[in-house]
Amino acid sequence: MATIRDVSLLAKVSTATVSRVLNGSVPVSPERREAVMAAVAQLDFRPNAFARSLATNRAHGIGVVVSEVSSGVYGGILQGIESVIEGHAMHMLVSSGHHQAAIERRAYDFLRQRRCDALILQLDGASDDEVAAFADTDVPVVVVGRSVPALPDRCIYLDNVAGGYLATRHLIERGHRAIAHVAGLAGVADARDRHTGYRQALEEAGIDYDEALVADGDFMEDAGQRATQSLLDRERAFTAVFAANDQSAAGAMRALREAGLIVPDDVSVVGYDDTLLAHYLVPSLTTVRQPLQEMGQAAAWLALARLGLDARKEVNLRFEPVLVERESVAAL
Amino acid sequence: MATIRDVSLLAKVSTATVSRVLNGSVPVSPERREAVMAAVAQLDFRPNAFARSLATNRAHGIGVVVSEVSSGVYGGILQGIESVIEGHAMHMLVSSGHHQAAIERRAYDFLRQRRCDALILQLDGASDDEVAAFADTDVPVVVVGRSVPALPDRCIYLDNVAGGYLATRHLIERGHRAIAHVAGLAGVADARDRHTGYRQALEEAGIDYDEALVADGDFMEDAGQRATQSLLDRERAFTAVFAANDQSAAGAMRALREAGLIVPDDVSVVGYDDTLLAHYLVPSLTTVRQPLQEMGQAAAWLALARLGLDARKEVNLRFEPVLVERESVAAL
DNA sequence: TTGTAAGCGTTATCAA
DNA sequence: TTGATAACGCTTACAA
Repeated sequence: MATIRDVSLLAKVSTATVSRVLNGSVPVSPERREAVMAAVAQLDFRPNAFARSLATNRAHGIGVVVSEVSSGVYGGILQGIESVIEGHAMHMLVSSGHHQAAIERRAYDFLRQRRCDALILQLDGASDDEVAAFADTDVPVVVVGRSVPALPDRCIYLDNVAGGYLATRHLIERGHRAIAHVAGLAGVADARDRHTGYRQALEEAGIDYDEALVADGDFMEDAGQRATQSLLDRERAFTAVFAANDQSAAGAMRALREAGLIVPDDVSVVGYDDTLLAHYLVPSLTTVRQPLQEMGQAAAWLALARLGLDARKEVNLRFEPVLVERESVAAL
Repeated sequence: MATIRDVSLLAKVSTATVSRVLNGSVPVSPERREAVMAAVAQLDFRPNAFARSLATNRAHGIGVVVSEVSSGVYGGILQGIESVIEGHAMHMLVSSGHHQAAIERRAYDFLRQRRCDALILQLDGASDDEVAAFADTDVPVVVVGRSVPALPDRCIYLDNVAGGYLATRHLIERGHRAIAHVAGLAGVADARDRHTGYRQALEEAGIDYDEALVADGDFMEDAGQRATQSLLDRERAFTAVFAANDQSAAGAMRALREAGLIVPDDVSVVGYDDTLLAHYLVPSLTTVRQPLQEMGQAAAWLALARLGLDARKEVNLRFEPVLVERESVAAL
């Protein structure tokens, strides 16, 4: 592959001049510019990105760690990031964390060594302290999908407490008072926050919190089904279920159907995430939407801002969940 | 950030020796190795990937172009690729093609310039000739999700004709003879192939091909619904529909439901892709599965093989679709 | 406006 | 087994 030297020889100029016309940094006379362009075209010259990065100390790339590259939930974040950086001639180095701290660390180390200009991390295996440690370097780090107290100005997150509250209040407004909750994976912040929002809404409405109406899940459909099953087996009657995510909700609906109950006539169901499946379930699922693409974009903007590349005056850090009403909730 | 020079100074050895212990290429005396390791640890030294790549001409990265990073269909490919390259200390540079030739070209050029060790392309905007042109370079190129005749030994693809055949034959075996087809986007190879398979199965069963039973879609739900609507409006009765993908099938089911028809009692439906939604539709959708993760893995193996890195004796190029039976088909 | 030449941080060649 | 040192291909002072 042709080098800048080849181009300079062919165009009968110095390599410096070639570099100048390529980067448009310094004025170059029309004739030489012309000659350089011609040579570049003729040789199909493409500057070596490594040499360039070595000389400039700029990678033109941002590293991204996401829990699963192939997931309806996290894919939206990637898409958001990509949509903003592609306008800045940046690329994306992506790696999966698989929800495990050890793998997340590996991915992080890897990306660090690649000398990315910035890192965007969506981690849910690592502890807050670990995330804070990751962020404690010279390369700009942005955290997405989570709020780490030690990093107040570079976390892009959704208020999951508000989300849980929103879902529950929606049910309360429809007249429900005996509202069950299929919780997410114990120990995960998102699960905890949604549960907290659930309690807040109950409390606000003067409804006593009843542990017997809460069953543990793990964000997967099967656990959602089992949890709902166990809820049905208990003595407490309920007219609605708030599930920690859409998949759990799908499991809940399955359990209800198998118990001969009709959604929403007998029991209403609300999910969380607004993944594709919420739209396809029958009845379609009322759920809480996370604006993932927007969050990905915000993360990218924040990263670019820290690189002095995109001076967007104000980037939104905290995103609000939105209730998406479909067919799975009935008024009492 | 510390450089190899800093390490060599601290360890009182030459940079060459540092390089040697780091790469394990050449024997180094225990004492010096010890000293180097200590210095590396003390300085938290991480070799500069650019300098290394410049010197070795190896990027340790493979570029991937995929239609949409956030998609149930293509995400599986990314995951497959990642799962094999992460064992080779390689990373993934990903870019979306958005189904458009111009954007695909941009993504390709971008990745080329980044000097990736290899490229894996899943393109559906570019023509066969364009894809062949992309592959005509010194860097190894693997095409996934499509068979380009000019590149017989580096395309990882699914036999879509077989898939269309499989779906249709399944319906024929259940006693259906009046089988409608909601086609995919006109001009897209996948759509064409599935349609061909549909015709083959009919022919084999001695059923005349009837144009009035075929309606154009575009792989999206709405078009699937409209197509099925138009099918219902025609004079031809049918007892089954084979849709070019799951989303079209969802649209078809919607149209049928709105027409007061029960799936599968009145009309059976078969989809294609086995995306998450096939599982969640009610009734759940019988569909044709594409082993996307396996295809991604195969693509990565092929790329590594071309780099002399993973001498897997034989990589499977042609994948067979699998029929996944669920609840949307009834025997006549 | 242009060219010369010194980096950038590695690896690899060649002697020793 | 080790150390000098010349690449690798680009950018960027510094001079002209």
